[in-house]
Amino acid sequence: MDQATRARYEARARIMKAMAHPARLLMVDELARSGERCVCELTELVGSDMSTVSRHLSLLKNAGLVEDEKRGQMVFYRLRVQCIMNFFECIESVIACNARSQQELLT
Amino acid sequence: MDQATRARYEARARIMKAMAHPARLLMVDELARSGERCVCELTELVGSDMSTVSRHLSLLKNAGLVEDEKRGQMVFYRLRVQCIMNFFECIESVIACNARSQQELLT
DNA sequence: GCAGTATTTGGCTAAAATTGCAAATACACT
DNA sequence: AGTGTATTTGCAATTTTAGCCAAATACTGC
Repeated sequence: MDQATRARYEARARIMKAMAHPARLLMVDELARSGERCVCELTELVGSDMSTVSRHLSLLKNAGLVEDEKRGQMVFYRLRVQCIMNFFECIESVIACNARSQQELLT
Repeated sequence: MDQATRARYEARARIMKAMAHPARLLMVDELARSGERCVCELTELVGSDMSTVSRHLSLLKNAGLVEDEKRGQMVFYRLRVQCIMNFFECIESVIACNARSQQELLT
């Protein structure tokens, strides 16, 4: 496999990885619904230390999934790409499929 | 936030995480195209040790993304959920968006 | 400038993920 | 049973990620 192809999959994986965490997924979901949220609101939502949430956010930003804007002393984050929400539907179908298989194992 | 909601995001994250690796993404893509592949074919494609590839595959299987079938001495893997391919389009748009932003920084 | 609030960053520790090698397992063929 | 091929698993080393606390930074209003 050539170098360019390999690089493409690494880039894709970086973006997937940025979302592959419950707290980050939760925040992405919240931003998709609400449009934008400041760090303090997201901190309350997630329930971890603000420094932890801030790190999660900078990771998302680094991946290009969100953008931030400082207004006053607060920093607001919002989604940069809308299509992300399409993921959830598919993920849910995987979960549902897994649940069905679990059921079958019990019978 | 209630316990059930938290659990849901953890389940989602587990599935995202299963895909968040270049080699696994590559294999998922290959399986989406080809229908099914044995471990040896995927090993050649990925270019890592077969034991490593086998571990990646069992991880994908554990997440419910692929299923396997043993025929003779070979084990064939195939995608369990088709919608996964929709992801790539969105991921690519993120990458393209990032590239555009990079460009703007240079001007 | 000082006190107070919002956010990020440095430093550290603990946990999880990744990988290859060697050994074990499973099957096919003789 | 014995050899050869395909795959998985045990193990150990390394790297990455996650989390918190404390300190630094940035801004507001007095």
